[in-house]
Amino acid sequence: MSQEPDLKREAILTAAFAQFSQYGFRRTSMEDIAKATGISRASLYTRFENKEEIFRSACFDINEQSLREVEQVLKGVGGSSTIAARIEDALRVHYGRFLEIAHSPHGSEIYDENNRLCGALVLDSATRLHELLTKAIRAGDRAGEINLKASGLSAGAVAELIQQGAAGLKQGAPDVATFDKRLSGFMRIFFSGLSQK
Amino acid sequence: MSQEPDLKREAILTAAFAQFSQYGFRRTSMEDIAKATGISRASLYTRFENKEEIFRSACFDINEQSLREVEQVLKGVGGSSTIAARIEDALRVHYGRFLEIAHSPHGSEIYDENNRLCGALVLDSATRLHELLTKAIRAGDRAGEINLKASGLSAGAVAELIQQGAAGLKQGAPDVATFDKRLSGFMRIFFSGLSQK
DNA sequence: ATTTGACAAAATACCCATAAATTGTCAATT
DNA sequence: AATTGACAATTTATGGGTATTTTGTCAAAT
Repeated sequence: MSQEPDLKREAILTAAFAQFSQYGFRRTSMEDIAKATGISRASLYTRFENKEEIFRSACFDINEQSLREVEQVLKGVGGSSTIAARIEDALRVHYGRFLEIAHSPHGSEIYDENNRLCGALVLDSATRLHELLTKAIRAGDRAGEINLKASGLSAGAVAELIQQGAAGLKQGAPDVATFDKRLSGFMRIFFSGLSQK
Repeated sequence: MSQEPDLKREAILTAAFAQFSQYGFRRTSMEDIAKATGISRASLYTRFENKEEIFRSACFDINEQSLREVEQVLKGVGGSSTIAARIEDALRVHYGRFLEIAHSPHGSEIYDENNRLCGALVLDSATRLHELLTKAIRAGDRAGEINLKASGLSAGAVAELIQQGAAGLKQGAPDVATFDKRLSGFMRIFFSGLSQK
């Protein structure tokens, strides 16, 4: 039996994040969020302390959701058979989502608030992604799909390079389609290098 | 015979940029720049329109200087024999310099002003770096050091991946030494992939 | 020919006061 | 029990007035 999800809570966070994306954090009032959710402003306070907590919670959920998907994809649930393809799919899922947010009307304000209010959360998310990637790379090494030894680097160091390299591609991409295409080329070459005997 | 370099001009820009790095753009006055250069404030106006032009000129010079060095390194003047090593050195020169600036006391304000006042210059610089990298990669392909055909990508596309990947590493690096180390691992793996038959 | 001190103009920083918007709470309502 | 209208408190925006800093431009000095 699964925990019953708090639907009202999710409705609030979804509506709130839509407002934040469209009008920015500062220009979105609790009244706006309440109206967008279809409840009264006072009701918001029964579930959340204040606007900052709503923002934090929304970011938290988005991160959790993304990391859960990444974990599933890395497990091979998506159907990709090679470790390279699974990691590529995972990064596509993770960074593609954030690329969309960054390109929303007030993407840069969202980004700033995210760092201000969720600094620890951001770091934690990056750390967990790094752990997942490291695990996947180690698995790929054991399976003989890549050759860590020959690369002269640890699984963690390789994960770092992939993670930061992909982040760079995200930064430079004007849209998701371009990012996807570049990520694909990047992964092909990088994993070709990693599979050298 | 070489153009005589305008020493006073360079002295001003050097002093100005030092002030900008230390105190930020807004908090640095023309008086501060004049004092740091050792001349009167009025003299600044014989060479520069205003503070913004000083900033733009300083950024321009830094970019030019960096691109000139990159060009030299890619030509092999630095002594590196493989194309991979030359590109690695070039990126180290280029991004290492900007990493130091980004880590200066008011790095983020410098970054913002740079985008505000030198938007076109930044784009142009990235484009020129891309062109230099593309040329180097094509040369490496012709020399048989890498195998573009097998990668399925154009020289320009590969240059894009390297450039943005390195930018990602720069973003994620806490200091120059870490960046250098990661860049080294990155390039080893990436070029190993690029040299596949 | 450069460089500079000095001046007027412009921008910035404060301070106060008031108006408007937003927040957080709670008793009353459903 | 959950929701809300309405109230007091807080925060944010606005304007006006003054002091201070900074700017851009000279004519004068080196």
